[in-house]
Amino acid sequence: MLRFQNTLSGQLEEFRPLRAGEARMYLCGPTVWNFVHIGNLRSFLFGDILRRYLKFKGFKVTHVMNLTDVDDRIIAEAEQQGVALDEYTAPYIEAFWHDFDQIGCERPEIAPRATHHINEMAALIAQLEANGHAYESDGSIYYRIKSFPDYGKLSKINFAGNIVGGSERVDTDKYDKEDARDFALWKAVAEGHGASWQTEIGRGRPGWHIECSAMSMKYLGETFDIHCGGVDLIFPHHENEIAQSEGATAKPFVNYWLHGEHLKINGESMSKSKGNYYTLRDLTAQGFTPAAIRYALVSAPYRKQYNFTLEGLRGIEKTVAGLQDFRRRLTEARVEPGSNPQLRAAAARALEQFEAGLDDDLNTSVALAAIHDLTREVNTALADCVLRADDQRDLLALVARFDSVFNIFGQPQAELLDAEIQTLIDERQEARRRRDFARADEIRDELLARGILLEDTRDGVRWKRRGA
RNA sequence: GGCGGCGUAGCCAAGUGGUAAGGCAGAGGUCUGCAAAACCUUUAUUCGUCGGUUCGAUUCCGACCGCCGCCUCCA
Repeated sequence: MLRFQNTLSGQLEEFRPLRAGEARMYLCGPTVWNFVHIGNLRSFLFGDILRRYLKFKGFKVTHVMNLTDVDDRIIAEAEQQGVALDEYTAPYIEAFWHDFDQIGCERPEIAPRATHHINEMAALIAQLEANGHAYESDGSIYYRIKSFPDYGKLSKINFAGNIVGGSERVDTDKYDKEDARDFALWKAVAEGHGASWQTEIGRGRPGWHIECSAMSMKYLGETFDIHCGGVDLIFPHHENEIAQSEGATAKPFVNYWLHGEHLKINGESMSKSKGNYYTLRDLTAQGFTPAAIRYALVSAPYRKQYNFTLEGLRGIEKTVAGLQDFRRRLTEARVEPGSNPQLRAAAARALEQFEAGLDDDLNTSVALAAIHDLTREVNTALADCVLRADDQRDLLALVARFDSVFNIFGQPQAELLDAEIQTLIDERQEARRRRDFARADEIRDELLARGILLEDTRDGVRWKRRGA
């Protein structure tokens, strides 16, 4: 039984989709004006684990992840460089998908762009005006928070006792709003002040929050199952999405809100000024593999902060290499027919623990421990030559099943060595037969210098590429 | 100031009212011509500090210390 801790209720709740067997989820995607950092990546990764596990459980998944390609910063940058908005964002969109693919995420079914849904947003704003939830002021349109009594139900923010009104940080005079808390749905744009669109509600550009309401409801329906994103989006973004969507439709917007915690780096917050700001390409440039980075970012449950360190990542490189070696060893093992009841039991236990972990609000730590427990038992069986053909088949299928969620095992490589290296390996085997170990070790060292690591096994010599 | 999260071995980290998963590193061993890989054994009498509740707390409560986030614009 799959259960989530719903941010809305604060409770652990059984997942009951609106339509049996189907899960519809929305994840707040990147703002495409920069390379995403690994903190953001963790949110996307968590969404990926969620969608993969939903599929593992047999749900048909529709996953929508937006690309925010319009906001003040993007417009200002494009303006400054004298290029069109699309031209400015294109390389960042490409870079984002590159990272997304490289870290092993499945692409969402639908990845709508804000700039392609301006009319949908305008229509939603018009509906809010008709319902009395929005008002115009100086050509801009604001959401009237007073009109939505549920405002604050997600973030549980107490507006009475906090800093609002008591700080110079809120300059209410700057806006023609009825209430300092009201937020912009639509911003009037004066001629020559950057990108704007002509719509049924006038010329301007959308506020930030409206895109997610408009696009999620367009593709998933007025009520859908799961909405996720980073914790930093709870307020105001998701709170405002609820106000917009429920204000417009008078129906529940989302049934399960799931929020992923971000990262700490060496126990501190990540920031450019501290020099601990990492993007995926920063790490791969240092020789770290995407699989290890992926493992690191999902190794602690999504709702816990994860303390990312390079030292830890180095260790995880070994962990992941061990898992990948394991799959290869299992694939290549020469086995006799039959089956081993002990391994059958071990596999059943592992699957049970794996599911129990992920069923419990996606406890990835427990699920990964189940995988490690299994690999240890199977490695022992391989060493003792007690693995049989049926076990091999079933265990490979189980590993594939686990990997359909985690995507860290990699595929056994079918790479061929070039003839020269193969000749050296053959020569070394011949030398070993002659017990000319000096020559054999010489060849082994030479190959190592070329990045080929040899292993002598019962079934003959094996090689693998050595990481940088 | 308001709200929320966290503090578990050298490092990362799960977890529970009944005596501490998993990974990395370390130590010893098996295997190997030697390695590598793998496996075995071992590594927290203890879970930030101090109190309280309890037969019993790391787990509940309170205080304190430390760290992270949100409460403002922009997304």
